[in-house]
Amino acid sequence: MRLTKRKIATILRQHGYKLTPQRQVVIQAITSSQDHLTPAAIYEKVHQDHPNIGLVTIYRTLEILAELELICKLHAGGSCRSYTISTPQHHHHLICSNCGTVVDFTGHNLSDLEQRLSKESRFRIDGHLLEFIGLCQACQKAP
Amino acid sequence: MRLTKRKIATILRQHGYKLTPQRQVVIQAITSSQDHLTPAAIYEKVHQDHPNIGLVTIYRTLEILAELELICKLHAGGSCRSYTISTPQHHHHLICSNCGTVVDFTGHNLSDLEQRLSKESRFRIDGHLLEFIGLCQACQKAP
DNA sequence: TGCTAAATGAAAAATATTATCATTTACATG
DNA sequence: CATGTAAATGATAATATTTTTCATTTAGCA
Repeated sequence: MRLTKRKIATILRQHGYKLTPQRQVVIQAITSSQDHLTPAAIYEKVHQDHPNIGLVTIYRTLEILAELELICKLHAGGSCRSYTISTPQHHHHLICSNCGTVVDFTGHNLSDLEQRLSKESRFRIDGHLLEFIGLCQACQKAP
Repeated sequence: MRLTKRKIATILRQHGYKLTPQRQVVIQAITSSQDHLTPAAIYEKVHQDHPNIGLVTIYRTLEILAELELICKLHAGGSCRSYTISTPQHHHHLICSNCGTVVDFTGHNLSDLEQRLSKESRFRIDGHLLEFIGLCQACQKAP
């Protein structure tokens, strides 16, 4: 289950961040989209109804949301700085290279591999990045 | 086994690209490094001995090498546009977040997961991105 | 050796991101 | 509910990154 606007608002406040109208608008823009969005795309989306919200505010809001892990950064698609709304549990992403739709998936456990790698390489492993890229059902039909 | 300078040169030529001295220098810079390097870092490395090679040439060379899959782009580290030399077979990366050292690993097969995902999501899956991030042995001792 | 398409370098243009700072505002406190 | 204050905003400038343009040079084939 994805994070709701309300839930995000609560977490922001819990961490001492103010819930400004601008932030609410940015959060709304992200939660209401199936895609992953770049800062510029969010700015455009937001700018239509709220022409006085600046791009800088988008960047600052995204930085906070990412820090609190309320949004995730995606890489396998086009931009390396596009974001999608997060889910509370650990998950990975499946991204449509055509329309940008993101599907979350869970249930794949990398810890066996992580342990093997850690032993072989003597690294202390802190995290990982796993994304699949492909074409969603709709985009397969109409490319 | 990593690609050698000579091997890369051959592949370049096979694809109709000229083997210019500048390209040789860039390739040398990448193959001689354990790290992953940003365009700017490669430029600096190269610029010491070859002050007349421009940054634009670095960008252009990287683009070609990436297109031919002779180098790989890494994401989990700092920059999303840093490159490391590739290996002929399919592999993934383990990256030290401190010094940038990259360890290739193979042998983990994602095709089971890929098939499951494909069935569940009805995506046609074309590729994936898997990187682990952590601290190498040396950096664990002296952080 | 000469020809030609491809590559280079320099400079500028286009994009993307971050810093600065005066002004405004959310919200905790009384 | 009014108010003080730290935090947030917007405008602007600064910085960083990447791409274009174009005149000149050059790798490598004929």
